[in-house]
Amino acid sequence: MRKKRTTIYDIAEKLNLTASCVSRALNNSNYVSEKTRALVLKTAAELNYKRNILATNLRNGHSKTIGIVVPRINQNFFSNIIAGIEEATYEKDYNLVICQSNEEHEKEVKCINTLINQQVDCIVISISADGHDYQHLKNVIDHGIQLIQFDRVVDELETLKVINDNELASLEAVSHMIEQGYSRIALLEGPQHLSIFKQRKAGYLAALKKYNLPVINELIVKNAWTKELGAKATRKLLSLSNPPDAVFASTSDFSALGVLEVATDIGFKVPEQLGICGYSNEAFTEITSPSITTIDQYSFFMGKTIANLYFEEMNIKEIAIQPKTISIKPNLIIRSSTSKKSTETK
Amino acid sequence: MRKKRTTIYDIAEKLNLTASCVSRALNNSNYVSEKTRALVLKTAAELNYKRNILATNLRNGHSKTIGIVVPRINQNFFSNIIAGIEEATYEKDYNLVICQSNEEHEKEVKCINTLINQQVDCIVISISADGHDYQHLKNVIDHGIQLIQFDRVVDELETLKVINDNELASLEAVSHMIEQGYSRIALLEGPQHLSIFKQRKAGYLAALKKYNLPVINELIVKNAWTKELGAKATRKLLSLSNPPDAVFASTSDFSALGVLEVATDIGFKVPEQLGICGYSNEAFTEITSPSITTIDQYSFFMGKTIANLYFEEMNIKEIAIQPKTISIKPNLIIRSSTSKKSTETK
DNA sequence: TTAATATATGCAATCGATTGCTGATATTTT
DNA sequence: AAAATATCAGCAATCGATTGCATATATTAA
Repeated sequence: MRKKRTTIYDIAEKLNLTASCVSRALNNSNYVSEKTRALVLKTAAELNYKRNILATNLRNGHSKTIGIVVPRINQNFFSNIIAGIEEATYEKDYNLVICQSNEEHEKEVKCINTLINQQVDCIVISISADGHDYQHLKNVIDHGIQLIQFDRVVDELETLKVINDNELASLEAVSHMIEQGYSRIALLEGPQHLSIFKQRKAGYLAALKKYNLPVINELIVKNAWTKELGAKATRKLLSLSNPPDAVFASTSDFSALGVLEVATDIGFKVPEQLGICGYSNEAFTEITSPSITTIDQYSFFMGKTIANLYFEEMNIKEIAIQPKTISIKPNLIIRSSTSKKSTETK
Repeated sequence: MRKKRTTIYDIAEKLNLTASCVSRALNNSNYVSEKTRALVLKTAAELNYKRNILATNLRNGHSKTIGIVVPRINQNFFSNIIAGIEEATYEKDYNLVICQSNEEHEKEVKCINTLINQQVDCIVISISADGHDYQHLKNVIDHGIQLIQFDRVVDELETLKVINDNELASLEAVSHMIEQGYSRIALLEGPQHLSIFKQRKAGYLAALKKYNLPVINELIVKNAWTKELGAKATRKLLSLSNPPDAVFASTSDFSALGVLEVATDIGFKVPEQLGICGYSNEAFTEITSPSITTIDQYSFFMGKTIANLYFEEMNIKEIAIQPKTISIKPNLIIRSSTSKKSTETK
């Protein structure tokens, strides 16, 4: 079935040389005559030679490959991260092996093991939501593989990290809402064992404190991070005797969309009677009516940052790599769903 | 820096065995005693042994890896395809190496070469828009690597193909619009050297013919396949002395969105005065007001189909692989933007 | 007890590319 | 012309896992 591929031995034989010489010619070594090099290059092209990277990597002990583990490949944020990493690694002739954990801890462990088997040089991961034990990540480090965590990171593990400043972004978002005149702001919070959601909550609380607003427990809804859960939470919130006048959907834009749909359905005017702020700047937030205020995480840029961080650290061979965290400040995008003031003055 | 990884030789040494024996134990060969196997497995776990796939693959002559080349990783359709492939290949312990061509022919060629170097067993590709020469794809075949084209395929190349029945889907979409009472239907067409766009146009023409409607050339707009180009085309179309009463944005939902925004802006009521149908079922089409009628390509399912096609064909070792095309019928999703009749009866 | 079979292990080559070392020419210096 | 250096090619080991073949025990049959 499969045809035999040409190797350096084939080239060597044809030219009455040895494989070593061919290898040197192919690798721009100085220890070959220009004549031989030209001959080798010509013959290689003629025979349609393609270097077997498997052999090269086995010999060299690395794979020029970066493994990526994300909860879901087809989520905007993650596919942008991947695209960003790809752009940066492509230039350096690195390959990407991509796995998805489907938010399942067990699959995440399997992915990690596959990547270790593959001899990847670096593993980039955003952990799944249901994980609690991090032995598999320690294992990566034990195998001498560079580990870079991003977005959803395990704080306790001292690795390279690239994150968003979730607390600051949330503080800004909620401050903005308060300045727009909202005072009973509900929070849709995510699983608190993930630090990103903890930070977003902290930002929310900090904003309330900053403006001397009380924390109202019945306005804080746990684990509302899908459109459906966001909708469900909103139905409950809006039927309170003293309902909120705004919702900060810190979990995602999807939950914010759920809020918007239910609010519109029940007859709450957005932004006049209810302000809404999402998280992630999904494409659709610009299109809804009203458009949704949200927080852009610069995901593509974040991907490039991750890749570049790896290449930088790679060059520091002498000293053991120091844990290091790069924090990217997300950008609050103010749209109609929180623009109460501008509608008042109309 | 990098720690030495444990190999089968380390295990062998520790147990006073040879590597061959360890290898057999690890691979469930029958030619090892249960006692030794148990011992090997135990020791492997203790030493945190991870098999070096590079060596295995070099020896076995394949890599259990599938290479994917898509124009853009972070486009919904493609990231769903990838997710689908991933789900199917994960079960079979295959890895995915992913490249993006950025719609550039040159980068596509480079990606292909990288993948050939990597000794991938199969290359899955949806060609970039600006390609005209297909030598690099022939090269894949010459290297004995299975080639599977999907969605944007080169007809002339006899390979495995997984496509949508674009013509049928378009025929259905335009027929639906005609039945809703639209008669001057404009077409936003894509680059005609890509067969998918040719087919969509053919479906459009077939529908007009079926209902005895004339083909009006000024209503057919070339290369309008971004939101901006869709908007631009719409401005022109709606300023015609005899403007269209519907637009089939065969290029994408993004162009359909451009149409919707301009129409709303100018004051054309959708769907009463202007019907709109997009293509791809992007998430946002459900959210716009009015929601946009579109065509779902079952991208995730398509990804699974691609992977399964590979595994099926792989098992047929005796006979040379026959070119084969799997055509998936897309699904017309009727939403508000073309529901003229229902608004009339209101 | 001896012969015949089964079972388990070792040996050594292989996959393809790389590289330190040795050695043979070619070139330059004295 | 002899000695010193530079240039280029070959040899052989290496990376880690696999496997056909040979061989050494253990087990069973005669």
